[in-house]
Amino acid sequence: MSNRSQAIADMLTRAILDHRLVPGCKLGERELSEVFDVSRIVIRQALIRLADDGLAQIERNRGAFVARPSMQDAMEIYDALTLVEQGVAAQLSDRLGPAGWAELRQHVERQRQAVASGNDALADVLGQEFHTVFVRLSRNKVMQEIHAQLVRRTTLLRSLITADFDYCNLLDDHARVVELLEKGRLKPAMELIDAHHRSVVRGYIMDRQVFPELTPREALEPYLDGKSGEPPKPAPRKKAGENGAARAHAHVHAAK
Amino acid sequence: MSNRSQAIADMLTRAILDHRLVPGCKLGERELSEVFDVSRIVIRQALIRLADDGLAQIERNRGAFVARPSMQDAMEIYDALTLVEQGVAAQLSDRLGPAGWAELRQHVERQRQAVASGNDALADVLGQEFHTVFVRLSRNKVMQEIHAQLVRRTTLLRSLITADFDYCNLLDDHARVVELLEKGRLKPAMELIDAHHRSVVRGYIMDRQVFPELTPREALEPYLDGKSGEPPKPAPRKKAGENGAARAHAHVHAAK
DNA sequence: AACCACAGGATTGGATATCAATCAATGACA
DNA sequence: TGTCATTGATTGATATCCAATCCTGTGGTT
Repeated sequence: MSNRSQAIADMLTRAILDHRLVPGCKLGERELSEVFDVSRIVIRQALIRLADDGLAQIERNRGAFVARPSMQDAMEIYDALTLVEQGVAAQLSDRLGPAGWAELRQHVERQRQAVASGNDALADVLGQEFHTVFVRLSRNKVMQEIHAQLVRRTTLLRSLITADFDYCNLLDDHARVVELLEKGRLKPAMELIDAHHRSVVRGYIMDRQVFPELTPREALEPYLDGKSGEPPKPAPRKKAGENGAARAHAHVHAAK
Repeated sequence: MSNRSQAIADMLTRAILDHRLVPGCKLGERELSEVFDVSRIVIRQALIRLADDGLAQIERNRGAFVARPSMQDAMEIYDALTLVEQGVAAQLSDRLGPAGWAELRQHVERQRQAVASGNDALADVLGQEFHTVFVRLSRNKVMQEIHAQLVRRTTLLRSLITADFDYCNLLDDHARVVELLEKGRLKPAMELIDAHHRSVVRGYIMDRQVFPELTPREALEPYLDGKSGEPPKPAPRKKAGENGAARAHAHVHAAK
């Protein structure tokens, strides 16, 4: 029985990042209070947290909605992400010890094995984690939190775009960034990070509703039951073929 | 009659940034609800916003307190600030147009005039603003918000340290950064930004309670009355002589 | 005297009921 | 058909109440 509003904010965040709650979706206080079986006040506090995180937008006397970032927002978010990761790269190239480089190489290797063995889901998760591990090695919790927030917002963006690849799946880029940085070749590494993100934004075509709209009741059902841990559901795509999460790098290399 | 909790969060933020509410100060719900004449729930929501912003810390069943960042936190915040401003500098050196450079030069000039005419208070404000203007020229609202939050946290830090200079008052550094960047000399500019911030952190000596502790009731009194605008009160310093806000740059140049 | 245990007070976290203000949709009317 | 007013729904906010938890102070024990 701890912070209910934080727990609910976390669940809503997960649902948004899983593309189960799509941008523009109304987050009614009464409905959510029934879904989570708490009072409206707790919901309000959770929604304030989401809004502070950029994942929801609260309009006075109209209510809260899942944020619907504009194309401009998308570019700004990726610009900021690039700036942060480039800065972290510069710091790491100075300060990172052998153990850190080993962890990065090991992470890339684990993802390579996952790809080789056809475990696309695991590869996807590892690909996302790479960026987090990268920033974590800076040993700066403030930067970690800023970066994590930017990553959440990029994940939200992917609810709005058709390109069915994830920026975090570019295994080759990851490997090369680590290689370049370890050799002290900072500038090419930073340029690669920039290209890495730019290639994603270039692929953006914002057409509304890539994912099907679920009511909050339907969308949140998998999260609340027991407590946590078992059914992390991905969302089914609406159009444009495959699963979307898996098989990513191929497209990107073509896009370059 | 708009968002009361946001308005209250803003007032609390101002009070903290003015060093009227010092780190560790208890922010009791009942007391604040009486001060602002609102219900406890509105106060809770405001405190959640402050906590999300890193200015307050909420401990379960104990209440909210003005955040008391550690030395480690201080270094991380300045590291992050350096990273952000260096990144923005790199972007500006590529993309900023003549009008932008003119605005920066003009801002430095205005501050120079303020210093020359002995208007230390204005010079201080302009010195703080420089960094904000700098980041605003990146035309990236996401970066602006991240930067603003980091600046707020550095301002909070200054409640805890004895060095009575403000990092934002280094007029010479500002002028030189603009000059170097405009000439395309990115690397020296970035190193200067780094030195700029490092010189501040080096001067940090964290001894508790640089500013006198006021009760929230006393601290907030100047903010709530009419509406806004007239009495932005600085806080009186506890020890170490002068006002603290004024006459800054002299010390810093000595410190280098 | 020092130390531990327990009880009481105070504060937070949360629920519920209620009211006012505002937005949106509906329907009446020209 | 177009415009305006009414109505319904939702949010913003309040007051009151209750449970859980923490802090403190008291008192007993060693």
